[in-house]
Amino acid sequence: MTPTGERVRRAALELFAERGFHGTGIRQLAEHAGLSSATLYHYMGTKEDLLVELMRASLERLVAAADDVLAHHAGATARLGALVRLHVTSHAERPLETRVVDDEVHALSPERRREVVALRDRYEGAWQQVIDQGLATGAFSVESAAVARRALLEMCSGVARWFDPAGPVALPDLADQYAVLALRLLGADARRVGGDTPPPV
Amino acid sequence: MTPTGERVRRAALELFAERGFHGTGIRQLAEHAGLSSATLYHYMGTKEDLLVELMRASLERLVAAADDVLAHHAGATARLGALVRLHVTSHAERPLETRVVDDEVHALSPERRREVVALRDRYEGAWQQVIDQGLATGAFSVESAAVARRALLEMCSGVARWFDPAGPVALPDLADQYAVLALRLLGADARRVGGDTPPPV
Amino acid sequence: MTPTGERVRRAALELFAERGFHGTGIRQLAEHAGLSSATLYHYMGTKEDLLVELMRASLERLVAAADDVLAHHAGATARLGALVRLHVTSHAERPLETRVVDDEVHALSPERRREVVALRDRYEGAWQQVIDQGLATGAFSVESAAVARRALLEMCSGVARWFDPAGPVALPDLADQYAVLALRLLGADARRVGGDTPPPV
Amino acid sequence: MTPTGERVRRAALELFAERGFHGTGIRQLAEHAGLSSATLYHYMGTKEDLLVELMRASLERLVAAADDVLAHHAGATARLGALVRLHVTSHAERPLETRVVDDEVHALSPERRREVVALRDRYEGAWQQVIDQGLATGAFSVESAAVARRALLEMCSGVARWFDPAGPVALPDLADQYAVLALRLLGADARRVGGDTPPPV
DNA sequence: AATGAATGAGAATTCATTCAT
DNA sequence: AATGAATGAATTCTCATTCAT
Repeated sequence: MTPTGERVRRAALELFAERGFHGTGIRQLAEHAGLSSATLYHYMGTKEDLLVELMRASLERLVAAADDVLAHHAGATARLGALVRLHVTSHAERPLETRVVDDEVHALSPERRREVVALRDRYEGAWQQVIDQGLATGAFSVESAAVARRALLEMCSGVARWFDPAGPVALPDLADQYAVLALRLLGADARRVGGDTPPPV
Repeated sequence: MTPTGERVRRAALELFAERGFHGTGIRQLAEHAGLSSATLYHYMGTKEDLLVELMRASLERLVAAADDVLAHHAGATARLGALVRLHVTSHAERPLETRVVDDEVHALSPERRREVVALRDRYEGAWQQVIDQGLATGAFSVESAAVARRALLEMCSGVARWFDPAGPVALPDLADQYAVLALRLLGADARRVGGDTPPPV
Repeated sequence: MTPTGERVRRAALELFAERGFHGTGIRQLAEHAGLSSATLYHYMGTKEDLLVELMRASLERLVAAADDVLAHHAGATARLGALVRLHVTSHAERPLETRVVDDEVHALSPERRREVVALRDRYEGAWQQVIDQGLATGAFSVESAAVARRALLEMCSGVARWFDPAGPVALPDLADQYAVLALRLLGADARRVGGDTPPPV
Repeated sequence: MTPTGERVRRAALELFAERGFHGTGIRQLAEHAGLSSATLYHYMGTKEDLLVELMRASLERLVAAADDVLAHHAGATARLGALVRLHVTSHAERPLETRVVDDEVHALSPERRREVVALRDRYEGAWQQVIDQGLATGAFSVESAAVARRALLEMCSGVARWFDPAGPVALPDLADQYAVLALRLLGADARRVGGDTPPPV
C-alpha cells in the first residue's frame, strides 16, 4: 500500500466513522485526504469498494486474532476472558474502523454485504464456540447461548463509542473490568479467570 | 395527528431504520408512504424535522417510563430489573424507532443534536442513579458505575437488532433473561430481584 | 372590490415592490394577506393576472391625470411643470405601485406586456407632446425631444426609490424643486413656470 | 478567467439583465452558456455568488473611473461634465451589466447587499462631492444637493434601457447632450463646461 | 501520478395551481 | 367564502464517476 493510498483509507475511516458512509461525499473525502476527487480514483475503486476494503481489513484482523486466542488458550473461561480483552482492546484502540464495521453494514449492496457478514459471522462463531464449550463443561450457566453471545458482543463493542485514552480508566484496566463483567454475566466464577480448574477448597 | 401524517412517520421509521437517514431519499420516502414527494411536505417540515420528531417521541416515551419505574420501585435491585425489562421490551417491540434513536444521532445538525442528546441523557441518568444507589447500599459491586451503565445499555439495546417475535424466545422470557444477566453483571445476587433485603443466613 | 380583495392587492403591491414578481411566492403572498394560498385564488386569477391588474390600475390613473393636466393647462411650460408635479407626487405618494410598474414589466408574458406597454406609451405620449409643443413655441430648447423625455421621466421616477415622507423635504417642495430642475433641463426660463408669456421687461 | 468562465458570466449578464435574477433559472443559464447545469458549477459558486461577481466587477470599474475623473479634472463644472460622460458612456456601452447593477440589488441577501451597496455608495460619493464643490464655488445652484445627485444619476442611468448604438444618435453626441442637460439642471452655465472661470464680460 | 473539466442522475425543497369539501 | 389536501413541474445544488491531458 502506497503512503497516499494509506492517506485515502485513513481519511475514509475518519469520515465514514463520523458522518456515516452515505453522509460522506467523495469531495469531502478528497479534501480530507488532500487530493483532488479525480486523483482519489487512482487509489480506490468505487466508494463502496473503499468501504468494503476497510471493513474487510478490520474483520480479517479480528478473525485472525480470535483464531489466535483459541489456539493459545484451552479452557472456556480463559478463552472468553481473552476474547473480551481482544474485543475491548480492538474497539478502544481502533474506534474508527470498528465503528465503521459495526454501523455501516446496511450501506452495502446485498452482494457485498454477504461477503462482509460472512466474515463477521466467522468472528462471532469463535465467541459462540467458546460459550458453548463453557456451558458444556459447566463453567458457564446461561439460559441461551445465542442471547448471551449477542449481549456480550454489543456490550463490548460499545467501548468504541466512548473510550477516551486520555480518560480516567487505562485501557488494560478497562479490558480487565469488561472481562470480569462478561464472566459474571455468563455465571462463571470470575475469580477463576485464569483457567477452568476448580478453586482451592 | 392525521392518518396520513401517521403514514408518513411510519414510512420514515421503516426507511430510516433500514437504510439510515442519509441513505433514505425523499422520493423513496414518498413512494413508501404512497404519496408524491410534494405532498409529503404537507405533513412534515424538513427531512431533519421528521427525524427529530421520531426521535423525540421515542425518547420522551422512554423517559416517562423510566420515571415511572423509579416512582414505583424503591430498591436498587428491583429498579434495575425493571429498567432492564423496560429497555429490552421497548427495543424488542419497537425496534424501528429505537434503532433510529440509537443509530442516527450523528445525522443531526449540532443544534438538533443537543436537544436529542439532552433527552437521551435524561433517560440514561435514571440508570446511573439506580446503579449509584445499588453501589451505595452494597447491592451492587462494580469497579466503575459509568462503565457498567454503558455496558448495560449497549447490551440491552442490541435486542432491537435481532429480536424476532416469531422466534424461539418469548419476549417476557427474554426480558427476564436480560434482567438476570444485568444483575449478575452488577455483582448482585440475582435471586433477590425483588428487594435489597439481605438473604437469610 | 371587496375588502379582502383589496387586502390581496395591497399585499401583492408590497411584496412585488420589495422582492420583485419572480421573487415573491404565492405562499408568501397569502401569508402576507392573512389568507391561505387556496383562498387567494378566490380573489385573483393567476399571479400574472394580479400583476397586470396592479399595473393597469396604476397606469390608468396616471394616464387620466395626465389627460387632465393637458385639459387644464395650455402653455408648454405650465403643462410640463404640472406633469412633473403629477409624476413626482404620484411616485412619492405611491412608491409601491409605481416601482412595480417601472420595474416589473420584464416579468410579463409578451401578450400582457404589449397591453401594459401600450398604456405606458400613452402616458409618455403626453410628455412627448408637451415637449414638442415647447420646442415649437421656442419655450424649450433641447437637441432631441426623445432624449429629453426619457431623461425627465427617469429622473422623476427615481423619487419612488428614496422619498421619505418623514424626511427633511416636504412633498410639495420636492415637486416644485423637480419642476425647476426639469424646466432648466429643457432650457426653459424656470421663472416663467406659470405660462409661456414673456417675462416683464 | 478561463474562456468558459467568461462564457458563463456573459450568459448570466444577458439573462439577468433581460429576465432578472429571480426570473433566470440555472438551467436556462446553463443552456444559454452551452453547458450542462452541473458543469456550470465548475465555474461559479452559487447563483448569488455569480450575481455579486458581475456587480462587483461593474462597480469597481466605475469607481476607478470616477476616481480617475476627479484626479484629472479640477473644476466642478469640468468634473461634473466628465462624470456624466463617463456614466452615460458606460451605460450605453455596457447596458447589460449596468442594468443588472441598477435593478437586481434587491435580489441580494442582506450580507451581500451591504457589500455591493457600499461600492455603489463610494461611486455616488464622487458625484456628491463634485456637486458640493460646485455649490461651494457658486458654479452650481440647486436647492438640495442630494436631490440633484439622485435626479442626475437616475436620469443618466436610464440610457442603459434604451440606447441603440445603431440608432440616430451617436454615443459621443449623446454623452455631450447629457452633459449639457445635467449642467443646465444644476443651474450651471453650460457654455462654460471647460472650467469654473467666469465668462468674458 | 495527478487533475481540471465534464456530466447524467439525483438530492431536498418550493413552485403555482386545482379541487373536493 | 374559505381551506386542507394534493401534485407535476420546477427550483438550486450535489452526487459519484469518467476522461483527456
